Amino acid sequence: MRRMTARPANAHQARLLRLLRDDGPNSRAQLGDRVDLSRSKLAVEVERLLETGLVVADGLAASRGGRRSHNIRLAPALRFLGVDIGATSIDVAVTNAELEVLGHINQPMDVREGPVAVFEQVLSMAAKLKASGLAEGFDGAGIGVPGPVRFPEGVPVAPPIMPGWDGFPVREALSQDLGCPVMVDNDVNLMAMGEQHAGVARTVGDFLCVKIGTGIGCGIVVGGEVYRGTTGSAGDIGHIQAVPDGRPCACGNRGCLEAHFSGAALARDAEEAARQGLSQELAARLETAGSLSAVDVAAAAVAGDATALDLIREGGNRTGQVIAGLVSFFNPGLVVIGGGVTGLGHTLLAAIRTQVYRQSLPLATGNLPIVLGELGPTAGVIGAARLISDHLFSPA
Amino acid sequence: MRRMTARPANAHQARLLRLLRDDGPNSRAQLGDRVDLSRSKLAVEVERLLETGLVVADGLAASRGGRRSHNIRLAPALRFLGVDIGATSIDVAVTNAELEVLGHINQPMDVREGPVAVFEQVLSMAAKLKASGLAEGFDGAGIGVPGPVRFPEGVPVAPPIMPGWDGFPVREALSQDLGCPVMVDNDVNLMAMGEQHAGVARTVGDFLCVKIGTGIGCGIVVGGEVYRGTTGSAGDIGHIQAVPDGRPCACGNRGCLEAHFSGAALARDAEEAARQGLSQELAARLETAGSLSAVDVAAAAVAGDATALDLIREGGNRTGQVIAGLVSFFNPGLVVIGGGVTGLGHTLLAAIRTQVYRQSLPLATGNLPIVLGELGPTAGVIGAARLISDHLFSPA
DNA sequence: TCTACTTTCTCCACTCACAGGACAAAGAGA
DNA sequence: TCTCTTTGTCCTGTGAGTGGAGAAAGTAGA
Repeated sequence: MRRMTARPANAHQARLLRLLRDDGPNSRAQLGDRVDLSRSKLAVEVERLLETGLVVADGLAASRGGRRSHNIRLAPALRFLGVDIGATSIDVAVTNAELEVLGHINQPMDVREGPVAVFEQVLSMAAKLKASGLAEGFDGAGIGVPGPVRFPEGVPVAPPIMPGWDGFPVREALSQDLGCPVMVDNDVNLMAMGEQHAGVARTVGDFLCVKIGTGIGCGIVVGGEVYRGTTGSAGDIGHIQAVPDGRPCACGNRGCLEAHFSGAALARDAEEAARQGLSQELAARLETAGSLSAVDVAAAAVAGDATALDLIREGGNRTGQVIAGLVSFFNPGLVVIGGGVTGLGHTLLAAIRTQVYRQSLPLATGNLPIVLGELGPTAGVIGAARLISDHLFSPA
Repeated sequence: MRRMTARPANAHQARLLRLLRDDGPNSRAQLGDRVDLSRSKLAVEVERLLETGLVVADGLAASRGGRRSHNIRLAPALRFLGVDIGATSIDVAVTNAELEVLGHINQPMDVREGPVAVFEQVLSMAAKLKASGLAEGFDGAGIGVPGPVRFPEGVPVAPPIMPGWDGFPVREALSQDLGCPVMVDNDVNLMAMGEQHAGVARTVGDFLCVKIGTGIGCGIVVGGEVYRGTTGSAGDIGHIQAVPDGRPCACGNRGCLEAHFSGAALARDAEEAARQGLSQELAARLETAGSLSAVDVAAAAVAGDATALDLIREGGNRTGQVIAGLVSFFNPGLVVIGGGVTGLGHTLLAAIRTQVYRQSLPLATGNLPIVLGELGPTAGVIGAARLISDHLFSPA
């Protein structure tokens, strides 16, 4: 099957495509109410979109007291690929043009294996999704990588946890292999876009999205748009100093937030506590599994283990202190907490909230919700699909 | 004389007005090169602007090898009033339409006297500038106040250092008294706009402007636009925790940056050092003046006083640590340091730079200039004039 | 079943913004 | 005086877009 070749010819068409993506199928009349165009002009643009095949008119909607309207929807055969490359695993999903996830698979993988090995696996995962009949091909793909990206070119730059990726032309290479347009961004930014599109941040213009996984990062959304900074490293909060003269960090400094709290730090602390005999619960899990992860700590906490709860609380306090500073500075309308350690749940959230509400000024926190992400691991892949669809649904 | 009544009728006219403001007088041909309009269309819009009196054609420019061009410039009688209300003094300036400062006066005043007393003084200062023949009236005024502002309404909200100002309708009241349009903003944002318009930040899209005066604040510019946050308190970095369990702050917390370094904190520390006999230099000044200010510390530092230098260095270190965090988070293209303590000069700047370059990641700091503001006390008033001109030079 | 009223969609004529070229005005240089 | 350049003006063609008339297709009540 031939994939999407056309692009919207003007801003009106782009606007209509995004409207159909975000609000689903609609009649011409309803579209007209939203885009501030005369019905005649709108009809012309819809007609052109129908000609290109980007949208289809399928059937009539129920009458609302008059002539029944034609349902206009995005071409049902359109498929986007959303790829979220984490430090230790890969998520790949197919979506339709409305960014609904049709299929989603996750496989363990260490980014440090390098781009070649990683993309080999990504391609095989994409092939698996195709083979299952969810897609005959992809019209575009969004890729998230766990490090800073030179966004326009889609190339990782100086990624600390991704040796071997520096300067690798991700966008170009994948675009060739997949045979479709590709956009690349930081995984944290994609999580923010995902929560904005389909999660807790749907109605908020300015918000922060803190992702605590193997590392810690923060997606920044200003006026509905992801802010990436001058060199693409905005939101890199893992190396903000959280503890003066604290633990040594891989970056060469001491006391970085990431050194004191993150998936990796938590696992290490838990193992140490287990070895020191501070927690039978954790010790038992260490015995069984040979090593511990954030998931084990979460399970121990649910079981009521005091040491696990303490570790989570302390980490939450550290994180909360840093977030409190960011809240004072940025004055967001919402703070979303997500990433692998979301499993730590309410204990973590409570610690963060306590610190932020105590340390930031009332004017900034008065009406500030601090919540867990709603989408879990699908936030990243939905954000990835949204990234490429934003690109494709913009004037050529 | 009748003041400016007309406003640009469309986006083209607004664009042209801003171009004439920022780049000075220009011929039609040169304007045409910059605005991507055909010469015919441009001629029409210029003609309309001439009719409204917003711009004038005065004389012919020198030939560049062909027919001489008409000089198009903003109406020379246009006058903007820039007002910068600080914690302890007021700056008022008149500018022409190109935002060149024609007259500038400064008078001491304590904001805590309340809005009525303050604006009485502002009006008398404005009258003095008028009386000196610099203006026959004002076409617009920009006002900066040292606290958060609900921007669209021009009303201060919950200002910590301005009791009595909460909810006072600054914009409305001054607009009546001055008989011209008024816009109100945080003084820090205006400083950022000033440095952006005529200072060190002319070519930078994303930057931070840290103002260290009686308090500490930070102007945030994203894509050339001031970012104000959800409730208008963005950039309020004075109450970020700089020292765990540090000094008590007026806000009720401990260890706030502002409690450890700001004009007020520095003066207090210097007085204490003088009383403890740690510095003869400072003691002598305290003896003479009865109290110390940041200016005294600066003078002592210039004289080589070790205690004064230590105070500045330590304050710079604290500030630098906080800025380092903001740099990691925001990844700006430039950091401007300004405000009253700019007099502390290179010692302060060196301490801040050391901390930032040491603590932030190379990708964010690699190409990051950290510099002192170029405009000193005029940054605020120029920013204020720019605020109102941006408002007036936008489609009605 | 007929009539009155809605809603949706299409068609057409008119307006307006704008581009682009022809041309006039005004100067420089040979 | 002639040619070339630059600036500014005028005029016409084109395409975008509006707004209204009216056809198409429905509901609800008599």
